[in-house]
Amino acid sequence: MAGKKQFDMDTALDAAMIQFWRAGYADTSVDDLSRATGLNRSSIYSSLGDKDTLFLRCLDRYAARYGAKYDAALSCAASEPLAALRAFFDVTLERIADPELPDGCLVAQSAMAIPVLSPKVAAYAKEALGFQRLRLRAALKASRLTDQDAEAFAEHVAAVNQSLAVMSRAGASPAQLLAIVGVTVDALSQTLRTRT
Amino acid sequence: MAGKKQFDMDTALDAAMIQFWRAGYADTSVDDLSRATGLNRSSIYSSLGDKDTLFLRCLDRYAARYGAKYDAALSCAASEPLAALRAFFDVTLERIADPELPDGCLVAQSAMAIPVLSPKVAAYAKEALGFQRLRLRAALKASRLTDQDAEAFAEHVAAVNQSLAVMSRAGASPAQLLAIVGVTVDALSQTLRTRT
DNA sequence: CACATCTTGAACTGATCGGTTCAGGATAGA
DNA sequence: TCTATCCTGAACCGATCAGTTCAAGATGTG
Repeated sequence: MAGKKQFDMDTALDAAMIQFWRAGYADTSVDDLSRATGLNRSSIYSSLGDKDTLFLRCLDRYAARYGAKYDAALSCAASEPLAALRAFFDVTLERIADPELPDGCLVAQSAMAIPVLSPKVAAYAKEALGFQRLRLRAALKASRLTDQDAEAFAEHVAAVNQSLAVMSRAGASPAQLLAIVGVTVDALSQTLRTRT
Repeated sequence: MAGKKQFDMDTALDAAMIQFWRAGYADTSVDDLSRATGLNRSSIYSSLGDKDTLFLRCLDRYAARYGAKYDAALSCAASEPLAALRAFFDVTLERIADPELPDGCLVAQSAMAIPVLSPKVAAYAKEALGFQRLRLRAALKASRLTDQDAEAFAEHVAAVNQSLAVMSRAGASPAQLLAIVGVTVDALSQTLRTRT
C-alpha cells in the first residue's frame, strides 16, 4: 500500500494528540504513538518527526483548536461579559463531557510536567497559558470592568479553567465542575453589578 | 558504617517525597531516589519498599503534613470564615513561596497522572482530593453560609487551590497567585455580606 | 575477641526506552 | 511494463528502567 500518501495526516495527528493528552509525555512511548496512529514506527519518524517534535506539533494543534473556540466564546464580551464568561467555561466543560476525548487538558498536563520537559516544550506550555491570560484580559477589559478588576479576573478565570482539568482527572462530576465555575461567574456578576 | 540505623528515616522520606513532588512518578527512577535520599539502591528496597510502595508513603506523608496545616487554618471558620479562607490559601501560597520546596502540589501532580498510575495510587490521590473537599465543606458549613453556598464554595475553593499548583509550575508570580485567590476571597466576602 | 546486625557497591536479569536502518511489498504515473 | 515513490515489518543499537542478589565492610553488643 503505497505510491502516494497512504494515511490522513490530520487523523494521525489527532490520534497522537489524544494519546499524549491521555497519558502525558513521559508515559507515552513511540510504540504507543504507533499503535494510536496506526502508523508504523518508521513512518512516525519519517513523517511526524521524533517524539519531542511530534509532541510540540500536538501541543500546537491543541492550542490552536481550542484557542479558536475560546476566542469565539469571548467574542461577545464587550456587550455581554457574563454570557461570554459562561461560554468560555462551556468550551472546557463540553470538552470534558465529550466521551471521545480524555479528561484533563493537554496544556495543564504539560505545565505540571515543566520541570522534566525539554526547554522548548516547557516554553511552549508557558506560552500557551500566557496566551490564554491575554485572551481573557482583552475580553474583560472590553467589558465594563475596571482595568484592575479585569486583570484580576483574567488571572482567576484562567486558573479556574485549569483547575477543571485537575478535578476532572480525579473523577469530579459535571455538577461539581459546574459548582466550581458557578462561584466565579457569580463573582463576575456581582462585580459588574456593583462597580459600574 | 552499620550496627544500628545508619540513616534518619524522616530525612530520607522527605527527600524521596520532594523528588516525586518535583519530577512526578513517571519521571522519577529508583536511581533518582537513591541519589535524593543518599541511600543505596539496595537499602531503598529493603527499608522503603519498591517504587510504588514508597510513592504511596510519600503521598501519605504529604497529605498528612499539609492536611494538618489546612485543618489548623480552617479551625477559626465558624467565627471568622473570611480569615479562615485566607489562612487556608496562605498554607498553599507559603508552600509555593518556600524556595526549599518544589512548585506545584504532589496531590495535583498525581491527580493529573491518574490514568497511568496504579489503581492503588490513583485511588489514594482521589481520596486526598475528596478529603480536602470534606475539610472545606465542614468548615464552611460551620460559618454563616447556607448549606448550598457552603457546598458550592467547598468545590470552588478546593479547585482554585489546585489551580495554584498548575499556575506556579508555569512560573506565575506571587502577585498573580494572589490575584487568583483574591477573587475567590472577595466572592466569599460578598456572599457572607449579602446572604446573612 | 566474636557475633549479630546493618549498609554498601556492584553485578545481574529481563524488559522497555528512543532512535535508526534496510530490504521488500504495494501502488501510482509514465 | 517500467520506474519512482511510499510504506511496512523487523531487526538492531546503546541506554535506561525496576527489581534482585550477594559478598564484603563497618559498627554495636555480648
